[in-house]
Amino acid sequence: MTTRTDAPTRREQILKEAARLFAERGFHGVGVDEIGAAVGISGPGLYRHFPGKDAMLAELLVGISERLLAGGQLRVSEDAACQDGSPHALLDALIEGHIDFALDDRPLITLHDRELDRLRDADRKRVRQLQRQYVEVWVEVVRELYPDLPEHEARAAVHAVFGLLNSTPHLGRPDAQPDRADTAALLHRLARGAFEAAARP
Amino acid sequence: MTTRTDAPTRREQILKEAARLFAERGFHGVGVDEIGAAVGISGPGLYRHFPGKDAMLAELLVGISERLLAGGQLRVSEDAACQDGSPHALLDALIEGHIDFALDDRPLITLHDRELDRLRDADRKRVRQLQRQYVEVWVEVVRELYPDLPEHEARAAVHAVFGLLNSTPHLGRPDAQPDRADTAALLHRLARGAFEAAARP
DNA sequence: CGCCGAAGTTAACGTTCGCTAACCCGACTG
DNA sequence: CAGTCGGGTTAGCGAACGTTAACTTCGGCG
Repeated sequence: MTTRTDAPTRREQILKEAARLFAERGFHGVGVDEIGAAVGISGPGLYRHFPGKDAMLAELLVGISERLLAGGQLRVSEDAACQDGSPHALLDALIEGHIDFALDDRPLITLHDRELDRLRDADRKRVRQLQRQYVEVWVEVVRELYPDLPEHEARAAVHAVFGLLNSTPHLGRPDAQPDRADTAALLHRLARGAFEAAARP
Repeated sequence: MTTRTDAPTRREQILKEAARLFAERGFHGVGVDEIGAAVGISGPGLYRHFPGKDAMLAELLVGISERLLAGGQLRVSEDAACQDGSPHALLDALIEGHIDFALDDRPLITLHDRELDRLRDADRKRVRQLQRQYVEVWVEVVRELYPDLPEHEARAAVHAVFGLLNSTPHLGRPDAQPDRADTAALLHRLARGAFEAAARP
């Protein structure tokens, strides 16, 4: 785990605020003036950092998808390298990683499946391909763990569990939440239980 | 079950097409001219049926929420009236009903948690209250079935299972789907498995 | 010191959007 | 047969939006 200590660049500030605003009110529901105001500059000043509003959304969505996929692939390779690597532990690691992401980057999770269609064709294809690969990582692990589960059911179950894990934005404001660890543990149990039930006849 | 045989009114046509378009491209991403074109009339003709674009979204969201809640309450009362009513069977009935809704009205499911913030204050409060009541119906049944599950965990689990069941829009185009009954059965198993796992330590 | 480029500003343009106004037409109905 | 009214049309208004242009400010550097 690498931790940043230096201050965020202006670009990063803008991306963070844009993500929050897009998640709250939708891509078309937010004006560039609002995004600018959120970082203390005004409207057109954003164009010193991004070629346009679309580019902000594109960078956000591509970034999310890349990070999710990279995280998943990393855990798979770690499991393969470990001598006692088991599909059971690996699925737990995937679930844990996805939960971390869902709890830490709620606005991005929201955008991820909500504003995809607002992208230019090239970017949308890119994001969709990354998402597909990420799903495939999960499907392979699930099928190794539950060999009797047909592939299309495994894929549907993975999508459904993503919906389950990504439900965190609906869980009330993050400050009023009981405890992050408790929430994570509950979500983990729910996801595991769902997969187990999928494999049962 | 009451089935309609008469032709849909123009109002209903408009609502159906508006739901589809809002779900595809977002509330702000669809113009009134497009909605009109989708039902064969042009733009401002819509104002003979609705006072404004907002009103269409409001009627859609309030309608969904009311139907979901009414369906849930109906199943609870049916279970109470039945002599062999059990919380086990009741939870299954709730799950089944929600799955029917998710599979039959995909665009509405999408709108339901995506465009809520685009409503006028009064309508948004109304929808939120209905949603809260619907969640509460589920929470009560879940807690009766799993008395050891703390209330806040039951509520979080219900939200998460909603996310799971509402994942159907991500399951590829409906025509390419294997079989509706199979999908429903799988989703049902996943939801049951999640609740069971929530109750396990 | 003089210059330059990064990072802002305000003004303004062209487009799009929701909505209203004014008009039209055809089906009932007294 | 005239009147009315539901349901549609087109034209156009005012506001908001994304973007560009022109100008300013300022820190770093030869």
